[in-house]
Amino acid sequence: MPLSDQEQIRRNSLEELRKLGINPYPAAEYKTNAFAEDILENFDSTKTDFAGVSMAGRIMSRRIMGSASFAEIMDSTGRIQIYLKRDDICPGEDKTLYNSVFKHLLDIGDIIGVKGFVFKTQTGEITVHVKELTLLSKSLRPLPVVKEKDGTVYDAVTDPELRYRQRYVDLIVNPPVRDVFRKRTQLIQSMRELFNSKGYLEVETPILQPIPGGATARPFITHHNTLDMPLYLRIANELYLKRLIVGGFEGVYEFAKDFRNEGMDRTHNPEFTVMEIYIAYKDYNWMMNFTEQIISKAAIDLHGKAEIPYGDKIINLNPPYRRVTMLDAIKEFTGIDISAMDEPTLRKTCDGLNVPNTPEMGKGKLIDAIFGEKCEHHFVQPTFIIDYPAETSPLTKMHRSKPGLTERFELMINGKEIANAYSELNDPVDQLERFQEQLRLSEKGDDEAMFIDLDFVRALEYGMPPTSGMGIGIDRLAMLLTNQPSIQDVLLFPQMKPEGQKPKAESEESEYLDLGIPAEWILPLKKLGFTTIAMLREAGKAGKLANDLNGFNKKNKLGLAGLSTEVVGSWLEKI
RNA sequence: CGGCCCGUAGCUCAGCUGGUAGAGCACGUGACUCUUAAUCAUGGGGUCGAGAGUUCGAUCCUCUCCGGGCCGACCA
Repeated sequence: MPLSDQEQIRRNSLEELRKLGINPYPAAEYKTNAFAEDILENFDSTKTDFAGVSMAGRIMSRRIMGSASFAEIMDSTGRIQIYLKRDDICPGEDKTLYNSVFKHLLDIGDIIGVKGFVFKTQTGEITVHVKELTLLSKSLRPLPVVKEKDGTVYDAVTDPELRYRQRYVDLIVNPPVRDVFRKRTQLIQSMRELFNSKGYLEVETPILQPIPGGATARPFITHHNTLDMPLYLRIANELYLKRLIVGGFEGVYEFAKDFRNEGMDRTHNPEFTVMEIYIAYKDYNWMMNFTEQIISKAAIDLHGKAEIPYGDKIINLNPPYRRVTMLDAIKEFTGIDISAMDEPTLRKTCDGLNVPNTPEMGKGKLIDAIFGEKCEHHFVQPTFIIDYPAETSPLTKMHRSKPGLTERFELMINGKEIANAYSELNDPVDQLERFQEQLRLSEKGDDEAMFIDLDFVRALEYGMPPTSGMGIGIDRLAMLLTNQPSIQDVLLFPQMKPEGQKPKAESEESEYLDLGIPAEWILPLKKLGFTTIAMLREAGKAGKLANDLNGFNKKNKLGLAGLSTEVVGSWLEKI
């Protein structure tokens, strides 16, 4: 890849700096004692607090006015203006540091350290008056320059492709993005704090699993060479965490990356983060209350209140949340009571409601389909949907009083599933039968049905206390709490297709000369895209090529003698 | 997987019924000691995503491909 003019200029500056004996990438620690945010919030011109600050950051703008200049540097807390005066940073005879280094060899994007004192300019802006300037890292690539005045941002970098592929640039030039990711981390800390305060244990379980259990999803498959066996990237960690409850822990939780080999869209990334927690001697009713506590605490920790904006909506995360059974929800939005229907009747009902269905779908899946199609999106304010059909809940305890249903809830917020929980099935015989039923479903063609994990059944046979477990989609909750429309906006590095490969090596000059092409025409040819002889072979008509070359000559005022079609044709013949 | 839209200078974007490209910022040079989207003067910078076709001639029209976005399908 040829360098752009701006990149070339920066590389030249780099060399100039080295010639002046300035290391553009010094090794030494640069001690700082102040951050931009702290200065801007706490500077008081009647006090002497910031008389000797040392700070470091990236140059984000420059306004040079002869022998004095203003610039802005950005550190991890934000931007602050700095003021440089030639005779202040160059007290002696030698004015090179200002005249050459600052004015010409430094650029927007370079990282510098400054020492000086804080003052307020005539226009009232808190500014660092620089006495000492140190280059800490030279930037060789021009940064997009985003300007702002009176709250209006100019030339903001909004191209999603650039923002997601080069997140570092996004983070530099779009300050709110850094805040989103700080909030994401705060969210996780808020939850961890709560769990730890209750004595629950944070654990780690395998990501490479011989059996991808605990959920219904297509896994990624990999291969271990030494064991010579397939391993799956986990789709869930549920079965491992429950083994730990069998092992005697009161409560265990994990912030886990899961991987699912499925479609990608605004709410799905192939790898995503789930918090799963399992607590002994609890049931799903207890877990609903606990979930309300988790969510409302997180909202308050991030926003100071539990009423939060999302898009054009206000979502109230103050408990208690509405609780609706799945069958009631369907009744509410379709007017149909499906509670007594058998499979054929349900299928007809689906057809009548225009809910797509296939013969492989059993009763539970049909109910799920109706709910997904007709109900789910209506639940904008937080709502627990409770009591799911057994067929789609193979790890859930049967309902204590409602036959055919399980003690399961999903928390819906803004029409999306945020959490999923149940009273865990701990009857090992029932569990094995449910796994076997899943196997039958998979033979029937349901490629999401679960594998049988016999070791998990063995663990249950030793006895697991009654337990409630819950999973929260951290990415989706982060979207909600940071008011972001896409999962890509809450993942630092969302999955993307690789960028296209850049061009192959160029042909040597001698290869052009061998064809009888005059040396002065080689550059124009390359500029027109014929960087290799092979490309020239495919150039086609000599007339067009001659025309293009003459046009290039004229446009760039090269002053070369014009080429005839015949001459160009003679080159092409020799290839 | 299907529909719609997008890809032009480092960045943000114009570009008419087809005649090989413009602006602002950024960048180079010069001026300027409190500026702030600094200002003024001046200059350089483009395989118009890639390839093929139609045409005397394509950034523009047609097709294929690549990458991205939105919507739908699939999918928790």
